[in-house]
Amino acid sequence: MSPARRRVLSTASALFYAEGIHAVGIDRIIAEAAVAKATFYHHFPSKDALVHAYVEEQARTQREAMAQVTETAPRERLLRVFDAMGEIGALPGFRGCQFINVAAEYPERDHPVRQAVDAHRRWFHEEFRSELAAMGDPDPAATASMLMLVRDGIAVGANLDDPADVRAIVRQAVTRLLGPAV
Amino acid sequence: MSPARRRVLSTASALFYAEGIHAVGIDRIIAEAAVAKATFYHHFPSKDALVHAYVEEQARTQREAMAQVTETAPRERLLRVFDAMGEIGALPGFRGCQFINVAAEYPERDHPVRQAVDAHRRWFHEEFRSELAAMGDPDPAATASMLMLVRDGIAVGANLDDPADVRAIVRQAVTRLLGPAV
DNA sequence: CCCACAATAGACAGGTCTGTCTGGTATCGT
DNA sequence: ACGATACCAGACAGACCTGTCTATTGTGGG
Repeated sequence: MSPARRRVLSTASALFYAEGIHAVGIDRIIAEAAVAKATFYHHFPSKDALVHAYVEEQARTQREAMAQVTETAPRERLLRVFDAMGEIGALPGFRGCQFINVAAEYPERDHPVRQAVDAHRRWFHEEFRSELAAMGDPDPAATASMLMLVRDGIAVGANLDDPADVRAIVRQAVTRLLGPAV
Repeated sequence: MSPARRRVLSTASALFYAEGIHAVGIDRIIAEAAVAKATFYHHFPSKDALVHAYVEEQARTQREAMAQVTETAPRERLLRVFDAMGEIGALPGFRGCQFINVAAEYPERDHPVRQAVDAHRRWFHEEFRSELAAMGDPDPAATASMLMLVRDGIAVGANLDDPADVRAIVRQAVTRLLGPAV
């Protein structure tokens, strides 16, 4: 990827996450990325295309982060993943889940940006489901949906409420949902 | 409340919820509310003031809805509340939690709009906490925070995933968090 | 060497945004 | 009857938005 394109994408990602999509204009992005306007439109045909690239990049980043959790026992791996979420939510600059926030500004379900969000959420659910299946959960798809509730709750709560409080209860919530360790 | 003001507020509420705050301009609101611009600015000194009124009205509506759940046994009352959330999430036009969506477009924590969101969330948490205390929960504040996770998860999941799926698992998730009925 | 390409700066068009202002009409309480 | 208040229509200012365009400058591969 060309340096200019990378600069645009990383600048836009930071601004979109921190301030929202509609609140950040192209002029601001190209100024902070130190890129000419023509260069921007050379790499991204429209702002929507940039937003789409932003969402795809975030999805890739999260998949890589998930792959870093190398715990082999599925139950422990799930707990580690949720612990990590609690920690990330307590970091300065945390402003909730990128995908939830983007979806709040893209109401149309069939918009490409929303479809990228959907795909990421399906991946997340499947990640949970397969671990639960490996644990021998009697209904891994349903339990995975419950873990999705908690996942989204962490992202929202750590943003809008006290992140330390959220972090402190995550493990207990997940443990109660999964049932006692066998 | 004057008819013009009520018309503006209800029109704005529908548009803000369906399409987002930044995506809806004043001109559109006054056109659909059939109100003169001067009338609008007579009732609301700025768009932010209108957004604030929108959030306050949503908070009032939710408090009233909560008061309608008249179950006396606290555990049953909580389950009824969560059932209702699942049902609302499956209604056509559901687009997630108003407060979460608004917060996604208002990054500044000390903004009056965000403070209104915070106040509503504190009320929600307290509503859970007091029921849990009445149930004899050993740590009602912590369990209330877990229910908040589920509450937010329902709002997000019913919007971004399959609402029927979310609705089907809510009761089970809450039951697992609360523990078996005594 | 030279051509294709990536990059630069910045003007420009056409639209939308919030908010102000002018000017006129109607209703209502005193 | 009259003054205050609410409401209407719509022009206007000034800023910002996305996207296009011109014109020019490096730079690396064939």
